[in-house]
Amino acid sequence: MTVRQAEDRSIPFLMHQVVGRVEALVNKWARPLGLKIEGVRVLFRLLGGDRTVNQLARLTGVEISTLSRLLGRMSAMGLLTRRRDAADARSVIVSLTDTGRKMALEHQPVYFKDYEEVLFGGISDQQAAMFRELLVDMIANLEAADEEAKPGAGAPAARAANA
Amino acid sequence: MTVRQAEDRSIPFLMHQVVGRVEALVNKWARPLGLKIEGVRVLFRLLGGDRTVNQLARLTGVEISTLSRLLGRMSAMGLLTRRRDAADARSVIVSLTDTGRKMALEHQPVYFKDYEEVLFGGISDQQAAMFRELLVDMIANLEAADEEAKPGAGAPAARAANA
DNA sequence: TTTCAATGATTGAAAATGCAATTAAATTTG
DNA sequence: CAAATTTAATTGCATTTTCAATCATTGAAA
Repeated sequence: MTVRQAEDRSIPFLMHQVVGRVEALVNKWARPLGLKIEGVRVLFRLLGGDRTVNQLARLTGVEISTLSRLLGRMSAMGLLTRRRDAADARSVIVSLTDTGRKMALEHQPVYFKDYEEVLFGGISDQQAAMFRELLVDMIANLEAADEEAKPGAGAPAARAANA
Repeated sequence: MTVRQAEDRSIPFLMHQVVGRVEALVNKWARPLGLKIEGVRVLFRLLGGDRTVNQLARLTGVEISTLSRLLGRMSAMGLLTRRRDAADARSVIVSLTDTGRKMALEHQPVYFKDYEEVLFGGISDQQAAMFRELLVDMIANLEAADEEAKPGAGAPAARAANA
């Protein structure tokens, strides 16, 4: 216990901490359901309607090949189904089964109550709103940076002739 | 391109987005160095002085067994060394080699310039400070929730009689 | 329309991860 | 001080993840 855990106050570090802790907590929470956080995200997301694999990947932030296998497992668990899109036979449409929908509906409120309330305890709506805005700004910044990176020079090697 | 990426405005989701994008960006950036984001964190962290494996785990948020193996790889790359602590022979002290220090010093400024400036573009110092405070509050909340969870009842099964 | 490129999803194989032992040393307790 | 407990780090193993093919389909170009 020599090193205090708050040695680094940088925002990226703190954000990483928050996200990591939320993940750990949700994983523990979701374990009895046979899911991890990504599975929970997929499950809840599908309550909003059917989605293609691609859409799910974007919406949940799960890498597409990882997602493909995750969907296979969740399908084997009877939580969802996959079928070819009639309109575009490259796409696969993912839907909740009755079992999956039931599980999602049953747990979603508990999930939100447990973790969003925990997270925002003692934080006013106004503060939360501002926080959210800043996050949106950051995402925009990152997106812009990513666009920029596409055409021209790449990564540190270009500057530092490598190590 | 049917689904807009901002379909979900919830703070956990947005935070996940930000962290995920930062990670992706840093991974791309660090690739020419033969590292991923965790390795970069370890490297920069060690600029602050030698650390035990345990301390590094806490400071970087990397799981300890994962970290142990990562240190093995970085050691093989010649970036750091491990030696038993004379004062407490259970601990292992991790130090940068000259090569590692050189790499860290060379890239740290670029790293911070590239990614922290990107992240906070258009965000005032005052806003950033408030943002940071909220993150600290959230971490405290999560920590408290984690403590609470230790003794008594566990997870959703306890509430929902399982799915 | 035949060819070429782009898109969506899956899969093979190598690498990485996380959990649960395991080993070893220090600390506490009887 | 011996036994039991705790702490630090590593490793074995099963599972996951990732990257790079691969396959099928669609859209664009010649």
